[in-house]
Amino acid sequence: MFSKACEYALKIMIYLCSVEEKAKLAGLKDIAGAIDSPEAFTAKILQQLVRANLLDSLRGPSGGFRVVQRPITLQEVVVAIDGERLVSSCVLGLKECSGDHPCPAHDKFVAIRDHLNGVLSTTYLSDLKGGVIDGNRFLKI
Amino acid sequence: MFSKACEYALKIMIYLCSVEEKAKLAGLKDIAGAIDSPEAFTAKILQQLVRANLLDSLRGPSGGFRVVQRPITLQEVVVAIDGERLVSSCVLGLKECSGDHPCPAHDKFVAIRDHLNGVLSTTYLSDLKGGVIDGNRFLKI
DNA sequence: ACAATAACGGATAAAATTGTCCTTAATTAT
DNA sequence: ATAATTAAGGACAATTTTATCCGTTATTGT
Repeated sequence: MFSKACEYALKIMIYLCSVEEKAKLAGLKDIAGAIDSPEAFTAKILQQLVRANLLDSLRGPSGGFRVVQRPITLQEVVVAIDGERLVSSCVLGLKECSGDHPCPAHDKFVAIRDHLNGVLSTTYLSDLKGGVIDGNRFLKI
Repeated sequence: MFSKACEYALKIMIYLCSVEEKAKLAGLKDIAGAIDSPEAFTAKILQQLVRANLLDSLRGPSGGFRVVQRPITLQEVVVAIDGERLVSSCVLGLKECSGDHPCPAHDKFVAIRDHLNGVLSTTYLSDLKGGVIDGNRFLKI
């Protein structure tokens, strides 16, 4: 469904949301530790999220990353990393597929895509952080 | 959502279902032409589908491929090429995620996965071939 | 039997994704 | 000021996925 990079990105964002109340900033090592991801690769994804204006970063001692101060949907994260494909392309990869000019599978999957887009666009990171803070939801293993 | 190979596989299966009534067997070139896919790569996917017992093949002149004589669901095709991942793994890639031990995104995505599995497991190739035969559904471009 | 045809299967190549390493730039605390 | 810290960014490496090539095997029609 999502690329590995996107899975990491979602975990990063959920994690940063869940800790932003406790500490000001989280560093790369904290983050990679919290979500059990390879540090160097995680750094690249963090860069993408900063460029996409989903995270703020600060360098130097006591630097790190922080979620920008506005509500962020899962869709924004997914699109920032994986692009529009999952959210809008034909499941058979046909460029010209549409309601007017549908591929054989179109009708069957349009409902699934709408369902997926609905969840992605109406679920905010703040909706998911709760369980992590309480400790009954997890981000690794 | 699906890998490229899986997209091709679905198109192959739908195509073969839509022509099986007209001709006995379709050859690699016919198939690759019908779905606009690279021939050599398509051959590899056809092999996988034969090994998965979704297709029968015959060599020699007038040889080719044919869908086995039983109803086949989209799920069988997807699992044959992409494995169980899409159908059963956690969207965040967490091995231990389950209803009892859910990741933060679990609840939001379990419904989508069920929806997807429902469509995949209850949609048969025969449900999709109609439009292609009539010519108002397409498999390339 | 023989030549032509078409799938099979192994090896290889190209591209994309995932992952690592190392230097630089910015910031902080001493 | 200086040293320590941390993100930024470029280059590179490994792996996976996608794609190609070519010789082999089975089958058919002549």
